[in-house]
Amino acid sequence: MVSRLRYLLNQRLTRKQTLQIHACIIASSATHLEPLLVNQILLSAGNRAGSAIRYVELILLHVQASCAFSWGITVRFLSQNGRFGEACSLYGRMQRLGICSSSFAVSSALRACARTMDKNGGSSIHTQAHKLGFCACVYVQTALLDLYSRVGDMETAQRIFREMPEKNVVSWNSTLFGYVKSGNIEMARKIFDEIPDKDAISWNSMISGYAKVGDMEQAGILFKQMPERNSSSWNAMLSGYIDCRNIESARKLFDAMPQRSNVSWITMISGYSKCGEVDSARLHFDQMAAKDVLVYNAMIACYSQNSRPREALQLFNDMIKPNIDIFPDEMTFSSIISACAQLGDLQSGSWIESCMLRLGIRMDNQLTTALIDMYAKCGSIDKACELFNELSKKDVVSFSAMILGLGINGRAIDAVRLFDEMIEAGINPNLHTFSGLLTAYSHAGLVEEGYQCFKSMRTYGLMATVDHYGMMVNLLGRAGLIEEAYNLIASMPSQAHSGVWGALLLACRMHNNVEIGEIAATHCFELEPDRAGYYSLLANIYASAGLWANVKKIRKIMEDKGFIKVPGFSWVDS
DNA sequence: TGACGACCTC
Repeated sequence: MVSRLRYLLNQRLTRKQTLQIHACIIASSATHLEPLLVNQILLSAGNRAGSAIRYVELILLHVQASCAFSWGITVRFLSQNGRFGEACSLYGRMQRLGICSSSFAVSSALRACARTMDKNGGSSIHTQAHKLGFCACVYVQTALLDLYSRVGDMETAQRIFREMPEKNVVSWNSTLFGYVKSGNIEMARKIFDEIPDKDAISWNSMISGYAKVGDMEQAGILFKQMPERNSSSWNAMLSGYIDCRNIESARKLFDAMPQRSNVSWITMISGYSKCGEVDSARLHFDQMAAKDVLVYNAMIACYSQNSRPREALQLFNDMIKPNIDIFPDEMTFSSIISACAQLGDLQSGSWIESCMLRLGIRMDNQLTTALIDMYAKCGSIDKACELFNELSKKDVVSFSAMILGLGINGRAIDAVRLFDEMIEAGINPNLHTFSGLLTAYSHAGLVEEGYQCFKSMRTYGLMATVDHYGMMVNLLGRAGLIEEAYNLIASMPSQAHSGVWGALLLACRMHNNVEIGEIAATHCFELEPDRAGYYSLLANIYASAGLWANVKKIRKIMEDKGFIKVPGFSWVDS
């Protein structure tokens, strides 16, 4: 088994081979891996990144048997490959076992804390590094600077920067990035102007800083000024346009780019996704020659976010075909689980779960949150609750998912209780949280409570969206408060969409209100002329009021539009 | 080894 492992480690790995390594390591766990081999595995994994990441977790099980060196490089390896949470917890385990640290391990662990925004974890490593005398190492200093910059503690970052005996362009850039990230564009510019020898990263950071605050003009000026543009510079401009929802300018820039990296393509795909232009996104996707896992993830997310779950699943199927050598990762599964939730079908959900198991995907809190949503929408609310209680850290997303889940399963009281718990825990609600709450009130028919909840959104600094208004119209309308619902639409700060008017029309049908029903129907016809359902609803309203002449009129329109088959022309008849 | 830029869940 061990020799087979050695052989595989010297190959350029395909997905199949990586799975074989997986199997080998599992099989070897019974016999125990020797420390030297562990080191060899780690180093070869580090050189290969990508697919090799899959078996690192299994190596961690064996790393106890090896030396301080293997611990250090494993922390570094995880940190370099975006497995920040695991890097932090491994470093913690190292500490508890009393294994000797190194500047390698310290700077890697700090980097991991910076990326996960774990300020407390980072500070305690800082204290420890100080005691061990690692703070004289320039890499550790830069990692500390990066940590405090990222978590927004610019005061400490500045102090570390000032105390650095030798400042290089990396330390300047880290400071610059800190100000950019915290949105302090004036200070960022000040630092930028002071950098003695700016490199491409300095320019790019400043450009994306302007782009992030929506100042594309300044971004453009710097972009033109900079001596040597690389593909990141173009991408910074590109995502700036996307963030301002200026897809036209993004498109022009994309077409003018001298070279397009995968980042450029992904930025365009997700840009189209945000604007709901799914087909344009797919067109770009199809044009790409070398697609990696991130490109697939972007396209799958696009389908999932734009309510096209079947196509998301289809693309996932294409992705895992044996002739395509790509590994789905945690992000792929987040989107795919969301697609299954939209389908409301547990069967595809459990198929996905078995895929995850087979591929060795580790359950993290985000994936668990996606699963909570899926189980709740498929009606398995107890399973959803179970997963929610197991979360190691609950955030606004998981709370919102659970609140919505309880709401759609008719447990309004529990939903409200959970909301209170969330506020108690100091977590700020967002627009999704209120969608969940309003859904809960709506399902329970709690009109007054729902209305109070809707009004309370302002207290949290939130502006109700059209969808929230739609939910309120639904709630009021079902309770027969048609006039109130209509007045609410009239008071909306933005234009109502067909969902809002449709909800009102449906309420008018339930409560046979001809007058407002006609108004609602007129808006629905205008907004969605080709949807037959609205015409039927109005016809039914007329019918229930005995206005047969009007019923006839609507039926005539429906015939003219081809919604109703005229006898003699029917396919079935012929 | 370190600094910029892309993909995830409600």
